[in-house]
Amino acid sequence: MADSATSASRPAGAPPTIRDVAEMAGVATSTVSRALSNPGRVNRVTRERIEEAAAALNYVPSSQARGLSSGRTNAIAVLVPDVTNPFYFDIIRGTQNQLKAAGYTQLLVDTEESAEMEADTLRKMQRTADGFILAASRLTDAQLADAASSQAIVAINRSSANAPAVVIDTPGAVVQALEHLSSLGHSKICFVGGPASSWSNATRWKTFEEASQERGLTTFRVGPFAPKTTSGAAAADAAARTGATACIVFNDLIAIGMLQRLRERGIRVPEDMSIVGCDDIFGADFCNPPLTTISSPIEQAGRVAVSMLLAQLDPLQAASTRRLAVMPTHLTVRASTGPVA
Amino acid sequence: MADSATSASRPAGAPPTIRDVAEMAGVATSTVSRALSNPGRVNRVTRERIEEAAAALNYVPSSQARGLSSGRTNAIAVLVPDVTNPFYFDIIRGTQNQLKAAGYTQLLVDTEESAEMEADTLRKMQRTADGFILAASRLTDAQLADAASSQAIVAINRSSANAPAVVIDTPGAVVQALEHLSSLGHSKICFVGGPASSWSNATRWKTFEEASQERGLTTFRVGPFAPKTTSGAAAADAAARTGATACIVFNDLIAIGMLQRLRERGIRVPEDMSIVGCDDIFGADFCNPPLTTISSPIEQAGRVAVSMLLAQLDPLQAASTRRLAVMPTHLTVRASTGPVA
DNA sequence: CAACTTTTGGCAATCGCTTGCCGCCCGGTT
DNA sequence: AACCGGGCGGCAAGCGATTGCCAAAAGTTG
Repeated sequence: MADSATSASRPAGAPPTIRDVAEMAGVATSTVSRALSNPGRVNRVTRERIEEAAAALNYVPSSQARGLSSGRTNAIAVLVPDVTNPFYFDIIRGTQNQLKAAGYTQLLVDTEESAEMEADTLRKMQRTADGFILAASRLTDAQLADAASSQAIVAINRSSANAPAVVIDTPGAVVQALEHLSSLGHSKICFVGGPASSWSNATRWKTFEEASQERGLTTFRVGPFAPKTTSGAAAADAAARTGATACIVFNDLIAIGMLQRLRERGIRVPEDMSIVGCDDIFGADFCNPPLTTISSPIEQAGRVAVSMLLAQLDPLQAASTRRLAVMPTHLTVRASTGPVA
Repeated sequence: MADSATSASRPAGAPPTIRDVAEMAGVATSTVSRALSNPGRVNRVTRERIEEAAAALNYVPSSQARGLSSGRTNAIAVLVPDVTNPFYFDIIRGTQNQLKAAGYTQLLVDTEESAEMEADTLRKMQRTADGFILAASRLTDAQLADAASSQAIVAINRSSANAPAVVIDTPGAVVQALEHLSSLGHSKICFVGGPASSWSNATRWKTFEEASQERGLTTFRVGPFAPKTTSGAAAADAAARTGATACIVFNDLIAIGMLQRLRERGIRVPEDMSIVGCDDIFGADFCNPPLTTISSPIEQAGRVAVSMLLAQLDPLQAASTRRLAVMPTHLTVRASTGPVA
């Protein structure tokens, strides 16, 4: 009863390796490897034997080792400027879902709104991740081009000829918002700006300005403000003194902050001032008053970004890959906008 | 001018390896390895030469390869039941910060409130991560013990003798909340329960019940409800028909949902019904009315969890490591609670 | 100055897996 | 009967680091 002693090698504590499986199944490690990751390459009965052995040993291949020899890591890094911001939460949720479905691991990195940190992460993780999703990248066009040339990248809300991107068509809805306000009788409208380095901010402003002009509206602009509710106070004060009767705000975070400040100051929303946010983040529907805002399929954007990235990684599809996906948006009217007094 | 041709080997596109650095610095790869990760072991001038070469080549060690030979991955997996939930957002933020500071990568996994998925992830990633942070683990005591015995683990809000944990002392503040309500004249109080499998839910209810009894209050209990705002409607309806004049709600998400529903039904908060939430998540301060809630240092809990985990990983400290950290909480009174009518 | 210690750097084995290449076995052709 | 090609497995060479062990060099000591 002692002649199956061959496998006495594995030190009890350590997880089983491919060799243990091979030994148990009576084949070479290469066969195990193939059976597990390239099933067609191996005879069915052999494969089944191997699968049984693997199951019996509770074998889990080491992603490290696999990565070392294959060159792939099966991990995607998602870089966001600020994990704190609900907008990115939704993106993270989207990428997380899709990545998991595809068997990838998500590496989450907070770049703290810093282009430098972003570039640095991109460099440091070049070997750690198979690809990168850059949410609201702060990189310059040149940096982006540079990065995209050496690794798989998809940007979200940062369009550039140099890298595949998915952009949320907030500008499209800015026009809608403007019309909404205009139809309520507003003619003096203020744009409350977000971070200066933000591409979205720039495009939103641009659209806002052009569309306003076409419609003969008077525009003001205040900012930039950091995308946090706490910036709302300053933003509200600045907007109020422009004399505008309505604001389109860079994002819901700032807008929600403004709502509070305006209430404190006795400026009624929407009677004295209408407010339109952007993004429709968590909270926009239950703040006081509920916020009229530009609803964005943020989570979906995250998912699409993952799909594009994965396609880019797949040699079969790499060529035919879309370079740009535009996500539709729409205006959601709630209680923070109303007719001009 | 042609005798430094030795290094012609590296195929332009590929990132430099330790060998390229060694070659350029004129030393063996082992020396490079040591210079970079164990500076004291190498002569200063040699080290500097190596550092220069590394910088010149823009060398980044492959974490894969490093992991393979050293056994460490420098990554920590953070498992949360639901990335969507703002509560976990704060945890993620906390862990993210602290991990980055310590030079670790964060692997974020959404276990979808499933114990099975959690156990599975733990198994699959045993080699991928050096340790795990389990936020609000759904695992049974046995599973948890099992997992903790074979890998480094810290649980958040899931205490058990079997694994190190950081728990947020919400129960402590539940008593405070009860006193607050009692002092406002409430005597019929309803506990709105969260997920049945949640340890926090169990402890909150237990404390609630005991403390109520001591104070001679009449208690009701409704639930379980999923921790989402959308559960609020059902929760509100259920709570309303108990006849209670105040609720302590499992978490802010449900509480915020209730707020909306109660308003729709014309039940005024706090005049007809007082509401106390738990967690003080993003949004609790700007919902309508602003929510009285039990404020928790969530982000800090995440940070502490990381510290404990890292200490556990460090052979020097492993022994002296704390097994339990309790984070203090306090009641934040806003506008959703008031005197009984 | 011999005998010892330290320092410092190199050699080579490993880590666990993938993959190119080779060879064996078999049934089918000519 | 000799030949062929496909299917299936094994061999062994890496992938890019780390690390135990060893030896040369440098520094100490009595």
